Amino acid sequence: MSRMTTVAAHTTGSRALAHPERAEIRLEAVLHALSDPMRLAVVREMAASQGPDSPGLSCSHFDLPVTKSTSTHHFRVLRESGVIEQVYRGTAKLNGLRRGDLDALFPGLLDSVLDAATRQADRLSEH
Amino acid sequence: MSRMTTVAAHTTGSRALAHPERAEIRLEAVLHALSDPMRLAVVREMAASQGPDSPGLSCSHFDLPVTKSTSTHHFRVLRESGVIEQVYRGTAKLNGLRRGDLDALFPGLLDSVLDAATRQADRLSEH
DNA sequence: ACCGTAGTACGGCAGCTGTCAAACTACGAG
DNA sequence: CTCGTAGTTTGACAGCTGCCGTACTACGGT
Repeated sequence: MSRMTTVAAHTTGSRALAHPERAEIRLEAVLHALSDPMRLAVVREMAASQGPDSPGLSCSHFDLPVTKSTSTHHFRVLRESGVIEQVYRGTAKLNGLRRGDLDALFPGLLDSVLDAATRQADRLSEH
Repeated sequence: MSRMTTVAAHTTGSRALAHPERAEIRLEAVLHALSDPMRLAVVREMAASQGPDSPGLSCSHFDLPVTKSTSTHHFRVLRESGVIEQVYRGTAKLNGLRRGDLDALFPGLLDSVLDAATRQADRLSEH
């Protein structure tokens, strides 16, 4: 019941990750995904490195203070909630915010959250 | 270690609930509070019954499909995260969104979330 | 074909979450 | 004062969360 990893998926060096369709994205799941400090930080960094209008995927590299398995876990939560998309490029992974989908479903939400996160970071750092 | 309920707090019919100061409100906690369907529904109803510019507290009554203890729990999460404020008026409780504080800390966030929730509700209902 | 590197899967664990039922406290009305 | 109603507290319980370590898979280079 667990010997199916090698079976399919060899589309010329691009394993496919399961992403929710735009219509399947749920606000509660998005908010939940963003409510973890680590994940919020990842999303902030992604937004910063991608600029305001996304070219889609960027190849940013994240150095999180957790083990690889924990990273995988957080990225999975972000992906399954519809906040980010991920594709493989060889041995690395390309990450990208799903700005288009999020802005279409929930206009202004992502920007508000990112702005709020920046404000809070500023507020807390000028202690 | 648990016989202190009757001790203090009898300020003329207004037990005081612990609320975070504005400066103590954390974005992550707010997002987490809003990421539960039940709590998001409560906040939506509160926002609707209070109108866009809040007169402070409104006396709305909520009929949640859970027991009283579960309600208490959800209202506590909302209060402790800084999303709502509560005061007693006799036997009932006055609830109110902390619009002022939230808008000051995270401009646009609450409105984006409320708007997103409305859009999602509309989208899901026209199935 | 063989390594090394990058990521995933699995199992485990402490802690938190949403829920309930039952016992309790607080206020208002009679 | 006594009762009923509104809300809180406590304890319980299943399920999820964040975290880790180990074992595994996949790709690229040599």
